Amino acid sequence: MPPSDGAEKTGTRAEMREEIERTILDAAERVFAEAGFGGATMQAIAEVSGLPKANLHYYFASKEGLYRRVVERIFTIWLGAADSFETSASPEVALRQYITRKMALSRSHRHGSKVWASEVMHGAPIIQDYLETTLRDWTDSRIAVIRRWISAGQIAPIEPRWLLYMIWATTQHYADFAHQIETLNQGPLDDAQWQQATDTVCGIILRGVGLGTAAAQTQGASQGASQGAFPGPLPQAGAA
Amino acid sequence: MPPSDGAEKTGTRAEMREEIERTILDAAERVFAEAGFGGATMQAIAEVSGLPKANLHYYFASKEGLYRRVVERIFTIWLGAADSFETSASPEVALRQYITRKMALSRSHRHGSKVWASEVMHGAPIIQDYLETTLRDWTDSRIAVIRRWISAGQIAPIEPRWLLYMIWATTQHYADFAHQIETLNQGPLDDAQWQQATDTVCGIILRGVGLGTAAAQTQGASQGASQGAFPGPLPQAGAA
DNA sequence: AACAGACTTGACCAACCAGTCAAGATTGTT
DNA sequence: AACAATCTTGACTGGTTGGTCAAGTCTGTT
Repeated sequence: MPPSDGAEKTGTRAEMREEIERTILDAAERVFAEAGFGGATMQAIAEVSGLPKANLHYYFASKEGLYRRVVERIFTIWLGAADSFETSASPEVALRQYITRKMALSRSHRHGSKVWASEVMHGAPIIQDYLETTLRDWTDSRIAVIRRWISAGQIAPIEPRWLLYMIWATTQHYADFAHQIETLNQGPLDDAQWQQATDTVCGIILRGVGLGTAAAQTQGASQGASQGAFPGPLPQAGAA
Repeated sequence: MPPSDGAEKTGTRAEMREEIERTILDAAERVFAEAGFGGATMQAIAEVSGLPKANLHYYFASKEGLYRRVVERIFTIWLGAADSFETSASPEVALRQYITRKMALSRSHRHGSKVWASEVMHGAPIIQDYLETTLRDWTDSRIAVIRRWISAGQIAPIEPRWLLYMIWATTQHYADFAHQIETLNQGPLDDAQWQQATDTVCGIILRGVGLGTAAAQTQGASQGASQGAFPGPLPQAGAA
């Protein structure tokens, strides 16, 4: 593991401090992702960041404190992508955009996704409050949006909660299980494969919620009919 | 954590040994799932299993050896479920049965799923060979089956690989992220919710691959036309 | 130049952990 | 009953880890 470079030595005191903290957080994110919280050592993080161990403790009081900051940073990035689930857009555009952006995040922030997954798998000891407040609020609001789509007959009457879990699971799988995917693929996915995977996921999900036939490749699809436009039968979940 | 009971003191020498080993493996699976390999301690496993720590080392030489046995046991169970992807059945039956069984496994073997996920996330240091041999073979054979379905026009022309990943991701999410799901749900999923989630996942996937309209609720669906029966357009992945 | 506060770091320590061991208890066999 | 093999377990150990600390260095200010 080579040091993650080091573009220090410029800027004000506060800027330099922020930059060093970011360097440490990047290294920590990677080590926590690869070894888990218990398996990660401050020494390993020190080596990846290119700083002596004692220096880490100058910026972050404890291993747990550093870990907490890593997880909080990831959650913030996730929330940013979550906003692409535009409440105003059509179902096609909203779902396609959200899935696409989450797939991109899985590609660019593999380590972060793993840390989040690991944290949740171990019972979310650090970020339980985030789950109960921010994440629950976000989830509830998107479920309400999806229910409105269903009421308007824009998509099939599926239970929104399981749809959201499906999107989370599928997109994050490409980060969390990247090693398995790359083993089966005999190498990292290339640009075309990422594009194809994203398209396939979008296609299955959109068709899966009843937006199959024509489908909006980009923006500006079926905007107009706001009642009873959904064709199919599919009596399933109980939605108002 | 209470000891996992203890129904010992019966059977032959070999049977008792096997039973104690199973008790230890169960405890280890749980502790590894909850704390990760690095965070788990032999002492914790000893307490959960109700045995003194030195006794664990009598049955399993090392922590890593015990961990390896835990992971191998999980993989075996997984392969069993994987066989429900009957190559002879129709797409509807095969997919529905496979998804249903994987969802059931996520409910009954939460800890095992987490250990597997954790192992893969950390680069599969222990079971890399399983990924390269058994898992790759299984995956290739199922991809071939799906391609045949596509060629026969039974399902939409999606890239089979991404479909398989989607099924794995979605079903295992209910085990690996059970804590997050239960937090958002304010309690464990009940029977009806598991049933609804399974139905929703089956519905989205089946419709997503073009088996939407009528759909086979149980067995014996559209068996007959073996060429060009698929209706929709959807030019997407390149399949022979 | 002199001073103060911010930063750096090698050396150190108490706590903890996987694994060992030897003495004893239990069980099957003759 | 006597013996051997298997199993049990408290006490111990060498190595590792998170965290500390004091002696320094650097940087901005007057």
